[in-house]
Amino acid sequence: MAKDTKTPRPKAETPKGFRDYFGSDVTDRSQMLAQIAGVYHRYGFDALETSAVETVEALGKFLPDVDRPNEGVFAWQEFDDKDKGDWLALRYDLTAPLARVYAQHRNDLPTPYRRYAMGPVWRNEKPGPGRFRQFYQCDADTVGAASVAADAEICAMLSDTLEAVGIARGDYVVKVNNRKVLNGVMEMAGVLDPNDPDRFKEERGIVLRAIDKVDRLGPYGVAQLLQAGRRDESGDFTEGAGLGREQVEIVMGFVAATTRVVTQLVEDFPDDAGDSWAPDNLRVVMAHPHEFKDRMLTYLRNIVGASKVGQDGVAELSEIAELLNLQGYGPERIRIDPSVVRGLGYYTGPVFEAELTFEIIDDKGRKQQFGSVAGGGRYDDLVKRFTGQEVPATGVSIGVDRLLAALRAKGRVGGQVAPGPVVVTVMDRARMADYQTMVADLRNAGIRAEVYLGNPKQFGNQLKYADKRNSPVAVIAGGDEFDKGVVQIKDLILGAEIAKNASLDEWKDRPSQYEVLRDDLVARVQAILKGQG
RNA sequence: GCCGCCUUAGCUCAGUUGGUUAGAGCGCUGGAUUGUGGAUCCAGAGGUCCCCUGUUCAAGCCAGGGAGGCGGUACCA
Repeated sequence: MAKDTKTPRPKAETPKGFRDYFGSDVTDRSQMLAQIAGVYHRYGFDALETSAVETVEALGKFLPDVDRPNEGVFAWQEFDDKDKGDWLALRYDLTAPLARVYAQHRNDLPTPYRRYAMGPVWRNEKPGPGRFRQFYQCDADTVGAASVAADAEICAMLSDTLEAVGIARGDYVVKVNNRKVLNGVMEMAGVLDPNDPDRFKEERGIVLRAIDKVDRLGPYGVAQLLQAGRRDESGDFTEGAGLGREQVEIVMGFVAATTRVVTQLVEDFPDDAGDSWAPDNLRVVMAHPHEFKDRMLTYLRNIVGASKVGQDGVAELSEIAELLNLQGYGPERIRIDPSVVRGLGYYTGPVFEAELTFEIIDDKGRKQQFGSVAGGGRYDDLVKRFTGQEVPATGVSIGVDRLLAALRAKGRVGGQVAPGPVVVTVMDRARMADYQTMVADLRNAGIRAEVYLGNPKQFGNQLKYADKRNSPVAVIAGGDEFDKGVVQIKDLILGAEIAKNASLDEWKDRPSQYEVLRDDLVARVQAILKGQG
């Protein structure tokens, strides 16, 4: 009965996990990227832009299962031709492409090679709150430098970068740790056998992930994960590592490192401690940076005990801390934090993470922490895949979208709506050329301006349009004005201001509108713009 | 992946015990008006009531299944 002649319309929507960026989303971001690139460049890093698409082998992924959504990456086969085509994929980070580029051009590139890169990366994962399938990263890496001086430099640069984009000192901290220290702890806890590295791999993963969660779950939650497992409020159960009592004690001693060292300091220097005994009471740390560092290193040395790799790690950590301290980067900017873990099968030495420490109130009135906005570390095995030779490398990656969101929340970026163009309205279609000349004059004077290009019959709509564009000024000229060689200039910002307190009639009197000579148009508009700040 | 809530116009949402042609506000387009933006009036366009199956004379509403969204949680190079 009902006629099915209707064809379903396409749905106008962004694909899941993707976003559209409007106006200031784009300009704010490119401004921030320019600030970051400025610091990277000043530190001697060269710009590098690589292709968005890589071969799957170069990215280090196995052939994706065709039936399943490609194991986290957007991948496809180039030709359908009897499985002959290469598998390609969108890059999922900027480090794997760097390894490829360095391996490919190593004869021409200087060693060490220092480069920075920025751009979108893609991950084919289920999107969640604040997690998208396309997002921006901004990386700097040093390839071919084994010295921990390279790691220390990255940490210092990360600190400088955050301040350069507008994160105040004290509103962030760069936390430094070392994977070798973690491995030392694993050895002591009996979940890492130096003679059989693959043994206990499963348990190690659980333990490392548990340590990483101490900020959120607290020591008790971590202890649960080390033993049988943990059931969260939503009813989900997470399998634990099944460690015995002694093992748990060793790991928990490590997890509690910061708390214990700080507590010690508070006991020894009560006058410099804050009111609170909380583990994040950092006043005493700031007052005694060297004590903090030395005691932390001693504490870690004791925990890793006889483990060779563990002692190596502590030594590296000590060296980095020393280098940074001598350059004046104290614990208010960069400090040792043993709970930093980062990616599991990736980093081989120093690891670091930049965390924002200020709280914001979200739209539901809850306190929220921004958490980690950048991370990095040493990955000495990445280039080896291509060349067979060990090439040490270290670097950092900034999560651009998150950092930008943080700056917005802080009011350091955005805030006010971007100003729109001056709108020249159209009274008389036949005089379009005159209107366009006015616009050209304004543009030549460096003023953003445009002629209204919609239906000019409804004059009110033209001003509504100017309003929606957040235009500072509208220019109005009809037959009367042209006869007299004048134009009307309407200060829209002032008009809106007046409208707040004035009655409709007062406002309709147009106190914000002036008649000026056509020849003075540019000068008068300039004056208004200047007055509006 | 697991747990909970949700899904009706571009947006925010009404929709009676299951009963004709599914509504409102905002927005959009046009007009009483070819000279004035917040806040005049009138009209118009815009719908797979998330999808499928079932119950019923009759389903936006009831039942079963599925999908999508949101919030937690897990994983994350």
